[in-house]
Amino acid sequence: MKSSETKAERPGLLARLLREAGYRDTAPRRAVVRAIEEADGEQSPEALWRAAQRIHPGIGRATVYRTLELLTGLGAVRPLIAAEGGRRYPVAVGGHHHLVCSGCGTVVEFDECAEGEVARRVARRQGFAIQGHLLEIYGTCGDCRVTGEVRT
Amino acid sequence: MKSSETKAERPGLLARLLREAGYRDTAPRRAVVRAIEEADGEQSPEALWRAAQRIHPGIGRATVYRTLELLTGLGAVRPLIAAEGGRRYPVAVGGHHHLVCSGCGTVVEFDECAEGEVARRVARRQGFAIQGHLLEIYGTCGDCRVTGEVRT
DNA sequence: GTACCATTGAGACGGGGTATCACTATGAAG
DNA sequence: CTTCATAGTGATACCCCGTCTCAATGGTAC
Repeated sequence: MKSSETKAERPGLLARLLREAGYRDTAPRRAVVRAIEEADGEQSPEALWRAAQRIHPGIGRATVYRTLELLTGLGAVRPLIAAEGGRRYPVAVGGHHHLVCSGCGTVVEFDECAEGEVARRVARRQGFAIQGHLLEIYGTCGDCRVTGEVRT
Repeated sequence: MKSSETKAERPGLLARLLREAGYRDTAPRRAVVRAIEEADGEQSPEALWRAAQRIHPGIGRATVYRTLELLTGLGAVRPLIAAEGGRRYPVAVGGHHHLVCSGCGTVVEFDECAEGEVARRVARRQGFAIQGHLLEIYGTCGDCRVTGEVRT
């Protein structure tokens, strides 16, 4: 599901990253990469696997994990721990901003960010080449505050 | 190891949080909380368990995980995925800033942060009560860039 | 002090993620 | 195009982190 516009836009941003890093351009990898790009958000490895299978039937779990690992190493993806279940979620990096409720786990994304300046300065000082960043603000949403208790 | 000043300063910031949330004040919990506060940084549950055992011998794994879960629910701690091994790390929240190398996993902490303003604005708009935030900047450190390849 | 029930410790359990290995297919060379 | 070395793949066995269960313990209210 989704518009067709979003699909064609990026023929392979992540794929290109892999190529440029010297990795082979294989169908399974492209499937994983497409699954990530089309989901354009946070997905469990499980969900990405299912999505990748739709694109490239027969792909194995291991390949999905391996590809995610490669992308993590390249800084293109960032695994996090999901609120519910505690499983991990890969997040495409490049500037992600989350407002996370400690109570119910709700995640609200937002765009505003003032870190560009600071990030660049800190990175330069340490000799880092920036690839992306993640800003998470933790708090309690209105509902959870009203409810009082935060329990499960 | 560590100065004595840091220790006495917070007789129980986290412990107080637990109490105020209505949880009982038990020795095992205090041990976990102390372990976290004294480590004052990122630790694997395993490491925290060992630290807690030194404080309260006989404490079980489950209790450590349970306490970490409670603290997570209260927003006092935030689990992340460690670079090496992929295990999870609890992070005391309240404003943490990391510069993470995608290549070797090195984590450099820094203080500068310009998010106070943005965070407050976004949070207010969404009706959130801020507890803390985490800013992670991903990139490649000098060494890893020189080495060229980022592989394992 | 007594009673109720949240909390604990020990151990069983489950499942996500990884390691292994034989097979396949990419990309380079000629 | 054909050949070749080897990166990459799929299937599966395997491991271990984190969770669940349950009887015993100990906090807190009265």
